[in-house]
Amino acid sequence: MIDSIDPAALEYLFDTLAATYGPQHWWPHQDTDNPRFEILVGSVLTQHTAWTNVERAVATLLSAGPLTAEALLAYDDLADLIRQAGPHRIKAARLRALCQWFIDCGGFAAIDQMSTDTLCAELRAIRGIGPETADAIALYACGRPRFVADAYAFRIFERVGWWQGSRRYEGLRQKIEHAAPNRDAAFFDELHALIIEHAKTRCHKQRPDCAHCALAERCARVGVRPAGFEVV
DNA sequence: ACCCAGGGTCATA
DNA sequence: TATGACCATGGG
Repeated sequence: MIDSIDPAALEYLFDTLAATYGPQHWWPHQDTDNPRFEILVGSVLTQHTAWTNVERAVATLLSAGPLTAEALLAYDDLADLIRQAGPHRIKAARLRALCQWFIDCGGFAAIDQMSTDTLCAELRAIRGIGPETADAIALYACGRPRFVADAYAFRIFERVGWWQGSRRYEGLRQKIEHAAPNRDAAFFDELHALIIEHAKTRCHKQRPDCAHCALAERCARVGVRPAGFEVV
């Protein structure tokens, strides 16, 4: 039982999941002309939405025209173009705010000059961009070493018994990053992708497949598993 | 007929 | 600080 997340624990987690699932090739994108900007768009569209629906919405956007901040701002029916991505009216407003910020601050040329903390603070100041979306953009569109503390991460770290208490975003993010002092963006990239893959394939919300879990060896859940979760 | 999905905002207490 | 309602489409 590991009661705190130290570098050794995090390395175990990463190595075990990497050996189990292999390279994840994130962040997936469709647009070969503007892949970095597609990540900004995808980061907003994927909020509380299945990725397959995000792919449909991005495909619709690509069929309508180039995927640029200027083009998205020019649509008067932007919400209709992203209908397949869940709450489309809200997301259309969020995308517009993001596009306006992107243009005003000077695009990637200017963004790439910002410190990571400044970049994330600016992103969070945008209506509809919270801490997780900001970190996803910082990591996957800008190559910054940030841990994306999403709902899957909380679920897994809570289940194995390495995290307890409040689900405050900054709490888990800083805990993980303190346990990875010398890691680069490539590490956090793969770590986040592996966590999602593990949550989807084994550590389900309602009925986790503990019998085939690569982390069972160091999981606090094993041995105190409630009825219905017995190892076969 | 539910529950969930690569969240965030706002109103309550 | 911490819940709950809301957004809204598509898959299991």
